Amino acid sequence: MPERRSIHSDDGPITRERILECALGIIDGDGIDGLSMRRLGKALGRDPMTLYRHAPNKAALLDGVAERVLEELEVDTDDGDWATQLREVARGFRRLALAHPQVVPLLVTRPLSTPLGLRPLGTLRPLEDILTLLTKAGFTDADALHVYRALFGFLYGHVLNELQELVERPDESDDLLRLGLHRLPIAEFPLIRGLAPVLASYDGAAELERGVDILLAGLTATSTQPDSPPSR
Amino acid sequence: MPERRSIHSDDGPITRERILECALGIIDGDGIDGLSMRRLGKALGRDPMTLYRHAPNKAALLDGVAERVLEELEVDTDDGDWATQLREVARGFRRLALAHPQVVPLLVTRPLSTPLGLRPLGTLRPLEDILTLLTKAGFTDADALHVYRALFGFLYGHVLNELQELVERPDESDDLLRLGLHRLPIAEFPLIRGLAPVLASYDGAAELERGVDILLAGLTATSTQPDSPPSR
DNA sequence: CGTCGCAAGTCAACACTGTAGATCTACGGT
DNA sequence: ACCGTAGATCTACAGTGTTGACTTGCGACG
Repeated sequence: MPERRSIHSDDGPITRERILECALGIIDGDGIDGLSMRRLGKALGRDPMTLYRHAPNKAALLDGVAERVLEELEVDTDDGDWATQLREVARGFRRLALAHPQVVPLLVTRPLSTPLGLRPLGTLRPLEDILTLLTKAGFTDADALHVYRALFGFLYGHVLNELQELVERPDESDDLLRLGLHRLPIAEFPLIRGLAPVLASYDGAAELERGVDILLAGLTATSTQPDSPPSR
Repeated sequence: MPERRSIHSDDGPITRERILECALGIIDGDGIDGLSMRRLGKALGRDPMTLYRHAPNKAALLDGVAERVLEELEVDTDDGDWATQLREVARGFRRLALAHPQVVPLLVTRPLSTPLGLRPLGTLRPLEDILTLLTKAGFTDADALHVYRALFGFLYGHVLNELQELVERPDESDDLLRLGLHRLPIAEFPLIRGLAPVLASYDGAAELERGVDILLAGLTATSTQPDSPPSR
């Protein structure tokens, strides 16, 4: 009748989920560089080497974190209105990126070194879901793929753009100083400096909606596809 | 009368340019992880510590490499036809990404941790150039910024998409095997597996043109802007 | 001439990284 | 009571970025 099985604060064997959860926490807090195996082990109250029971190496762990985050993106494949459904996906993706900004580099970067078939399955779920959504709505397989590419191409770009809009000194009242733009030579970058107030008042949500508008408008205008009720 | 001033193969003091050139070479060859200060030093025939005379740390070096690559993107700010000029920029950016695929993560990722005003100046040149191009064509400052954002958002996304299309076994004839798609459970990912041939015949250039078409069409359709001769 | 400063390069050391390999521990089955 | 096994832990290695002290060569100035 052991009062306490060991010094470890928590119960039972470590699960892969707990590991990823914890890793996500560290990354959210201190960025990707803040995550080391030793630190992750310490945070879990276990020896760092334990981690290698649940993942072949650190890269796989990072893939796991990206997968975990992407799994929060839900697609309702039964909604017949594909346009608004895509809109919803766009909003969901943005929400997710803002919730875990430090993970975004992982999200957009990891697939660059992994062929499609070898990616974590959770990573491919959104693709498959959107394909079923669109084919159900009458798209060709190939057209559905093109739409997916257009949408996620735009989403990647938008999210990267929006996350770049960070400020140097959030408490400063003058826009020039707040963005650090005063360092730019006036002669070479007059326009950027002049845009300080506009840059300072960036509205990511509105920008996303505008982008989706353009995208959907462009899609319904260029290719042959099933018409849908004007969304929004 | 020293026959040879030192063992070093090349002449004179190391310049920042030579360092970046060499670093770019290593990254192009072996990826970002392949670049270490020690290796870079060895490749230059100097002690690794020499590098710190020309850059405060490794991150700055990486920024420098990204800047160097982005400087190859030229914008003709005197061309009155803004639409075709944007098209040209898009093509240039794609060309550049394909020439240095390993640098792309740097390109899209580094700005996430650096406020606009503190970025390497070369990085801001394309922005300023495009702003002058568009304002010359009659756009508002603010509208020009929006167009820039839309364009580069799309470009980032497209390039990331295209670079993801790498194959596992290039010599394999069967598309399923070549992409590694045979590993996907048929029950869960029927559509993706069915798309193997389409995925295998991805045409990045065409996809880019289509995207730019959509973008320009959307832009001329939604916002108030100076009309331009239908491009292409 | 001597000496000072400066810039470039070198060297050794520190704290830390990912991970291979061997070892230890606890538990269930025979 | 024994073994096998799965999990956890320990040790060690090669390699990382970076600090701070040290050497070397050169031009300027008194």
